[in-house]
Amino acid sequence: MRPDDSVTQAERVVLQYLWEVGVATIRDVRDELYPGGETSEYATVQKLLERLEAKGLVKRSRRSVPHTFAAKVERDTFVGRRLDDLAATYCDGSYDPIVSHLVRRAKLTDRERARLESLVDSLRRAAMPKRARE
Amino acid sequence: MRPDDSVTQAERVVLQYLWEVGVATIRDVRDELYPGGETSEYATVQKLLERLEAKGLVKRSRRSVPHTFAAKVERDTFVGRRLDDLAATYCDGSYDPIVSHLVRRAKLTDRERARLESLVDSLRRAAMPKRARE
DNA sequence: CCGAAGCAAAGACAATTTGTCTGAGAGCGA
DNA sequence: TCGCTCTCAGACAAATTGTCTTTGCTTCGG
Repeated sequence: MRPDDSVTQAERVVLQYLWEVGVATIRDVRDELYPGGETSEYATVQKLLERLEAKGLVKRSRRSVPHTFAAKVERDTFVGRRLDDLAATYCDGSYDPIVSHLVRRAKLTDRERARLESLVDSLRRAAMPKRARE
Repeated sequence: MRPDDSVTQAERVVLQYLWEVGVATIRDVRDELYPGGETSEYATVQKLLERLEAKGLVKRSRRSVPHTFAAKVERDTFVGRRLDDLAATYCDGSYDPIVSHLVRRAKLTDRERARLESLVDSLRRAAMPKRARE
Protein backbone atom coordinates (compact mmCIF):
# COMPACT_ATOMS: atom_id res chain seq x y z
CA MET A 1 0.00 0.00 0.00
CA ARG A 2 1.53 3.20 -1.13
CA PRO A 3 0.50 6.09 1.09
CA ASP A 4 3.75 5.94 3.00
CA ASP A 5 4.12 9.49 1.84
CA SER A 6 0.98 10.99 3.20
CA VAL A 7 1.50 13.49 5.96
CA THR A 8 0.15 14.30 9.38
CA GLN A 9 -1.26 17.63 10.39
CA ALA A 10 1.95 19.07 11.79
CA GLU A 11 4.05 17.69 8.98
CA ARG A 12 1.70 19.20 6.48
CA VAL A 13 2.11 22.68 7.87
CA VAL A 14 5.87 22.39 7.62
CA LEU A 15 5.69 21.05 4.09
CA GLN A 16 3.39 23.86 3.06
CA TYR A 17 5.80 26.38 4.47
CA LEU A 18 8.58 24.87 2.40
CA TRP A 19 6.42 25.05 -0.69
CA GLU A 20 5.89 28.69 0.09
CA VAL A 21 9.46 29.81 0.73
CA GLY A 22 11.45 27.26 -1.22
CA VAL A 23 14.44 26.71 1.06
CA ALA A 24 14.63 27.07 4.81
CA THR A 25 16.59 26.08 7.87
CA ILE A 26 15.04 24.53 10.94
CA ARG A 27 15.32 27.89 12.61
CA ASP A 28 13.46 29.58 9.79
CA VAL A 29 10.61 27.13 10.08
CA ARG A 30 10.48 27.37 13.84
CA ASP A 31 10.42 31.15 13.83
CA GLU A 32 7.53 31.13 11.41
CA LEU A 33 5.44 28.28 12.77
CA TYR A 34 6.26 28.58 16.47
CA PRO A 35 6.77 32.29 17.05
CA GLY A 36 8.80 32.83 20.15
CA GLY A 37 9.71 29.16 20.18
CA GLU A 38 12.95 27.98 21.73
CA THR A 39 14.96 24.81 21.75
CA SER A 40 12.12 22.41 22.34
CA GLU A 41 10.14 23.81 19.44
CA TYR A 42 13.33 23.71 17.43
CA ALA A 43 13.57 20.00 18.10
CA THR A 44 9.95 19.52 17.17
CA VAL A 45 10.47 21.09 13.79
CA GLN A 46 13.64 19.09 13.40
CA LYS A 47 11.77 15.86 14.01
CA LEU A 48 9.00 16.79 11.62
CA LEU A 49 11.51 17.58 8.91
CA GLU A 50 13.31 14.35 9.61
CA ARG A 51 10.08 12.43 9.14
CA LEU A 52 9.25 14.31 5.99
CA GLU A 53 12.69 13.48 4.69
CA ALA A 54 12.16 9.83 5.50
CA LYS A 55 8.97 9.94 3.47
CA GLY A 56 10.86 11.33 0.52
CA LEU A 57 8.92 14.55 0.57
CA VAL A 58 11.73 16.83 1.67
CA LYS A 59 15.37 16.96 0.69
CA ARG A 60 18.02 18.10 3.07
CA SER A 61 21.28 19.70 2.15
CA ARG A 62 24.03 18.63 4.55
CA ARG A 63 26.68 20.57 2.70
CA SER A 64 26.61 23.34 5.20
CA VAL A 65 25.57 23.91 8.76
CA PRO A 66 22.87 24.61 9.52
CA HIS A 67 21.33 22.20 7.05
CA THR A 68 18.87 23.59 4.60
CA PHE A 69 15.61 21.95 3.61
CA ALA A 70 13.40 22.12 0.58
CA ALA A 71 10.39 20.25 -0.67
CA LYS A 72 11.41 17.36 -2.85
CA VAL A 73 7.94 16.90 -4.25
CA GLU A 74 5.99 19.76 -5.72
CA ARG A 75 2.65 20.62 -4.30
CA ASP A 76 0.77 19.59 -7.42
CA THR A 77 2.57 16.28 -7.58
CA PHE A 78 1.76 15.66 -3.97
CA VAL A 79 -1.88 16.51 -4.49
CA GLY A 80 -1.86 14.23 -7.48
CA ARG A 81 -0.69 11.36 -5.34
CA ARG A 82 -3.43 11.98 -2.84
CA LEU A 83 -5.81 11.94 -5.76
CA ASP A 84 -4.40 8.63 -6.88
CA ASP A 85 -4.81 7.31 -3.36
CA LEU A 86 -8.43 8.36 -3.38
CA ALA A 87 -9.08 6.70 -6.70
CA ALA A 88 -7.25 3.54 -5.68
CA THR A 89 -8.86 3.27 -2.27
CA TYR A 90 -12.43 4.09 -3.15
CA CYS A 91 -12.88 3.81 -6.89
CA ASP A 92 -10.90 0.75 -7.81
CA GLY A 93 -8.34 3.01 -9.40
CA SER A 94 -10.81 4.71 -11.70
CA TYR A 95 -10.90 8.47 -12.06
CA ASP A 96 -14.44 8.38 -13.27
CA PRO A 97 -16.20 9.25 -10.01
CA ILE A 98 -13.69 12.01 -9.42
CA VAL A 99 -14.27 13.63 -12.75
CA SER A 100 -17.96 13.14 -12.15
CA HIS A 101 -17.72 15.05 -8.95
CA LEU A 102 -15.97 17.89 -10.70
CA VAL A 103 -18.86 18.01 -13.11
CA ARG A 104 -21.55 17.92 -10.50
CA ARG A 105 -20.17 19.89 -7.60
CA ALA A 106 -17.58 22.25 -8.92
CA LYS A 107 -18.89 25.60 -9.84
CA LEU A 108 -17.86 25.61 -13.43
CA THR A 109 -19.29 27.53 -16.27
CA ASP A 110 -21.72 25.71 -18.50
CA ARG A 111 -19.18 25.36 -21.21
CA GLU A 112 -16.58 23.96 -18.86
CA ARG A 113 -19.15 21.59 -17.53
CA ALA A 114 -20.01 20.43 -21.02
CA ARG A 115 -16.36 19.79 -21.76
CA LEU A 116 -15.88 17.77 -18.65
CA GLU A 117 -18.99 15.78 -19.37
CA SER A 118 -17.74 14.79 -22.76
CA LEU A 119 -14.51 13.78 -21.12
CA VAL A 120 -16.44 11.56 -18.79
CA ASP A 121 -18.06 9.88 -21.76
CA SER A 122 -14.70 9.35 -23.36
CA LEU A 123 -13.31 7.87 -20.20
CA ARG A 124 -16.22 5.50 -19.98
CA ARG A 125 -15.70 4.26 -23.50
CA ALA A 126 -11.96 3.96 -23.04
CA ALA A 127 -12.34 2.06 -19.80
CA MET A 128 -13.92 -0.94 -21.49
CA PRO A 129 -11.22 -2.35 -23.80
CA LYS A 130 -7.87 -3.35 -22.37
CA ARG A 131 -5.71 -2.71 -25.42
CA ALA A 132 -6.14 0.99 -25.99
CA ARG A 133 -2.48 1.74 -25.86
CA GLU A 134 -1.13 4.83 -27.63
CA MET B 1 -8.96 20.41 11.92
CA ARG B 2 -9.42 17.19 10.09
CA PRO B 3 -12.87 17.05 8.54
CA ASP B 4 -14.97 15.19 11.03
CA ASP B 5 -16.49 12.94 8.42
CA SER B 6 -13.33 11.34 7.20
CA VAL B 7 -12.87 7.74 8.21
CA THR B 8 -10.22 5.51 9.67
CA GLN B 9 -9.01 2.33 8.08
CA ALA B 10 -11.36 0.02 9.93
CA GLU B 11 -14.31 2.36 9.54
CA ARG B 12 -13.63 2.58 5.85
CA VAL B 13 -13.84 -1.15 5.36
CA VAL B 14 -17.21 -1.22 7.10
CA LEU B 15 -18.49 1.69 5.06
CA GLN B 16 -17.36 0.06 1.86
CA TYR B 17 -19.18 -3.09 2.80
CA LEU B 18 -22.35 -1.10 3.33
CA TRP B 19 -21.93 0.54 -0.06
CA GLU B 20 -21.63 -2.93 -1.49
CA VAL B 21 -24.60 -4.60 0.10
CA GLY B 22 -26.87 -1.68 0.86
CA VAL B 23 -28.34 -2.72 4.21
CA ALA B 24 -26.84 -4.92 6.87
CA THR B 25 -26.97 -5.82 10.54
CA ILE B 26 -23.99 -5.84 12.82
CA ARG B 27 -23.95 -9.57 12.51
CA ASP B 28 -23.88 -9.40 8.74
CA VAL B 29 -20.90 -7.10 8.80
CA ARG B 30 -19.07 -9.15 11.38
CA ASP B 31 -19.57 -12.39 9.48
CA GLU B 32 -18.19 -10.81 6.36
CA LEU B 33 -15.29 -8.81 7.77
CA TYR B 34 -14.34 -11.00 10.72
CA PRO B 35 -15.06 -14.56 9.56
CA GLY B 36 -15.46 -16.80 12.54
CA GLY B 37 -15.71 -13.77 14.79
CA GLU B 38 -17.64 -13.92 18.03
CA THR B 39 -18.95 -11.46 20.53
CA SER B 40 -15.84 -9.33 20.82
CA GLU B 41 -15.67 -8.84 17.08
CA TYR B 42 -19.38 -8.15 17.16
CA ALA B 43 -18.72 -5.33 19.58
CA THR B 44 -15.91 -4.02 17.44
CA VAL B 45 -18.17 -3.74 14.44
CA GLN B 46 -20.84 -2.20 16.62
CA LYS B 47 -18.44 0.48 17.78
CA LEU B 48 -17.26 1.22 14.27
CA LEU B 49 -20.84 1.57 13.08
CA GLU B 50 -21.61 3.79 16.03
CA ARG B 51 -18.73 6.05 15.11
CA LEU B 52 -19.73 6.11 11.48
CA GLU B 53 -23.23 7.04 12.56
CA ALA B 54 -21.85 9.85 14.70
CA LYS B 55 -20.03 11.15 11.65
CA GLY B 56 -23.25 11.18 9.69
CA LEU B 57 -21.99 8.63 7.23
CA VAL B 58 -24.27 5.78 8.23
CA LYS B 59 -27.91 5.71 9.17
CA ARG B 60 -29.29 3.24 11.63
CA SER B 61 -32.80 1.92 11.72
CA ARG B 62 -33.93 1.32 15.29
CA ARG B 63 -37.39 0.27 14.24
CA SER B 64 -36.57 -3.36 14.71
CA VAL B 65 -34.07 -5.48 16.54
CA PRO B 66 -31.46 -6.13 15.45
CA HIS B 67 -30.91 -2.66 14.10
CA THR B 68 -30.12 -2.34 10.45
CA PHE B 69 -27.50 -0.06 8.99
CA ALA B 70 -27.00 1.58 5.64
CA ALA B 71 -24.68 4.16 4.21
CA LYS B 72 -26.17 7.61 4.51
CA VAL B 73 -23.72 9.10 2.04
CA GLU B 74 -23.10 7.59 -1.34
CA ARG B 75 -19.64 6.59 -2.28
CA ASP B 76 -19.29 9.23 -4.97
CA THR B 77 -20.49 11.93 -2.63
CA PHE B 78 -18.02 10.78 -0.04
CA VAL B 79 -15.19 10.77 -2.54
CA GLY B 80 -16.29 14.22 -3.61
CA ARG B 81 -15.91 15.47 -0.08
CA ARG B 82 -12.46 14.06 0.17
CA LEU B 83 -11.72 15.83 -3.08
CA ASP B 84 -13.02 19.06 -1.61
CA ASP B 85 -10.86 18.50 1.44
CA LEU B 86 -7.85 18.09 -0.79
CA ALA B 87 -8.59 21.24 -2.71
CA ALA B 88 -9.33 23.21 0.45
CA THR B 89 -6.32 21.97 2.36
CA TYR B 90 -3.71 22.17 -0.33
CA CYS B 91 -4.99 24.31 -3.16
CA ASP B 92 -6.77 27.13 -1.41
CA GLY B 93 -10.04 25.63 -2.57
CA SER B 94 -9.07 25.61 -6.19
CA TYR B 95 -9.64 22.57 -8.37
CA ASP B 96 -7.04 23.67 -10.80
CA PRO B 97 -4.15 21.49 -9.65
CA ILE B 98 -6.49 18.55 -9.46
CA VAL B 99 -7.65 18.91 -13.01
CA SER B 100 -4.04 19.44 -13.96
CA HIS B 101 -3.15 16.15 -12.44
CA LEU B 102 -5.86 14.44 -14.39
CA VAL B 103 -4.30 15.86 -17.51
CA ARG B 104 -0.83 14.71 -16.69
CA ARG B 105 -1.32 11.46 -14.91
CA ALA B 106 -4.55 9.92 -16.05
CA LYS B 107 -4.24 7.63 -18.97
CA LEU B 108 -6.21 9.59 -21.45
CA THR B 109 -6.14 9.68 -25.19
CA ASP B 110 -4.59 12.66 -26.86
CA ARG B 111 -7.95 14.13 -27.68
CA GLU B 112 -9.19 13.73 -24.12
CA ARG B 113 -6.03 15.29 -22.88
CA ALA B 114 -6.50 18.24 -25.20
CA ARG B 115 -10.03 18.74 -23.95
CA LEU B 116 -8.95 18.74 -20.36
CA GLU B 117 -6.15 21.11 -21.10
CA SER B 118 -8.47 23.63 -22.58
CA LEU B 119 -10.66 23.22 -19.53
CA VAL B 120 -7.67 24.01 -17.38
CA ASP B 121 -7.14 27.20 -19.32
CA SER B 122 -10.73 28.18 -18.79
CA LEU B 123 -10.49 27.48 -15.12
CA ARG B 124 -7.41 29.59 -14.86
CA ARG B 125 -9.18 32.56 -16.30
CA ALA B 126 -12.29 32.14 -14.19
CA ALA B 127 -12.55 33.00 -10.54
CA MET B 128 -11.96 29.89 -8.54
CA PRO B 129 -14.81 28.32 -6.60
CA LYS B 130 -14.95 28.01 -2.90
CA ARG B 131 -16.01 24.64 -1.69
CA ALA B 132 -19.59 24.26 -0.71
CA ARG B 133 -21.17 21.60 1.38
CA GLU B 134 -24.74 20.99 2.38
C1' DC C 1 42.81 27.71 25.13
C1' DC C 2 38.07 28.61 27.05
C1' DG C 3 33.37 28.93 27.21
C1' DA C 4 29.11 30.07 25.09
C1' DA C 5 26.05 29.47 21.37
C1' DG C 6 24.08 26.99 17.63
C1' DC C 7 23.42 22.70 15.72
C1' DA C 8 22.62 17.38 14.62
C1' DA C 9 21.15 13.17 16.15
C1' DA C 10 18.81 9.89 18.89
C1' DG C 11 15.52 8.65 21.61
C1' DA C 12 12.11 9.24 25.38
C1' DC C 13 8.07 10.65 26.51
C1' DA C 14 2.91 12.48 26.45
C1' DA C 15 -1.18 13.09 24.00
C1' DT C 16 -4.29 11.64 20.88
C1' DT C 17 -6.44 8.53 17.84
C1' DT C 18 -7.79 4.11 16.59
C1' DG C 19 -8.96 -0.67 17.16
C1' DT C 20 -10.57 -4.07 20.30
C1' DC C 21 -12.86 -6.00 24.10
C1' DT C 22 -15.73 -6.56 28.66
C1' DG C 23 -19.73 -6.27 31.38
C1' DA C 24 -24.47 -5.04 32.62
C1' DG C 25 -29.01 -5.29 31.49
C1' DA C 26 -33.30 -5.74 28.27
C1' DG C 27 -36.21 -8.66 25.42
C1' DC C 28 -37.82 -12.95 23.71
C1' DG C 29 -38.82 -17.75 22.63
C1' DA C 30 -38.45 -22.65 24.19
C1' DT D 1 -36.64 -19.87 34.01
C1' DC D 2 -32.80 -20.56 30.92
C1' DG D 3 -30.34 -19.54 27.00
C1' DC D 4 -29.68 -16.67 23.32
C1' DT D 5 -29.21 -12.28 20.97
C1' DC D 6 -29.14 -7.78 21.19
C1' DT D 7 -28.03 -2.60 22.84
C1' DC D 8 -25.33 0.41 25.28
C1' DA D 9 -21.65 2.39 27.93
C1' DG D 10 -17.30 2.40 28.80
C1' DA D 11 -12.60 0.43 29.54
C1' DC D 12 -8.59 -0.85 27.60
C1' DA D 13 -4.58 -1.76 24.29
C1' DA D 14 -2.12 -0.55 20.32
C1' DA D 15 -0.61 2.60 17.13
C1' DT D 16 0.26 7.08 15.65
C1' DT D 17 1.49 11.68 16.29
C1' DG D 18 3.35 15.77 18.59
C1' DT D 19 6.61 17.39 21.81
C1' DC D 20 10.62 17.61 24.54
C1' DT D 21 15.40 16.20 26.78
C1' DT D 22 19.82 14.90 26.38
C1' DT D 23 24.29 14.33 24.41
C1' DG D 24 28.04 15.57 21.96
C1' DC D 25 29.95 18.13 17.98
C1' DT D 26 31.47 22.29 15.85
C1' DT D 27 32.45 27.12 15.52
C1' DC D 28 33.81 31.52 17.05
C1' DG D 29 34.99 35.58 19.86
C1' DG D 30 37.78 36.73 23.63
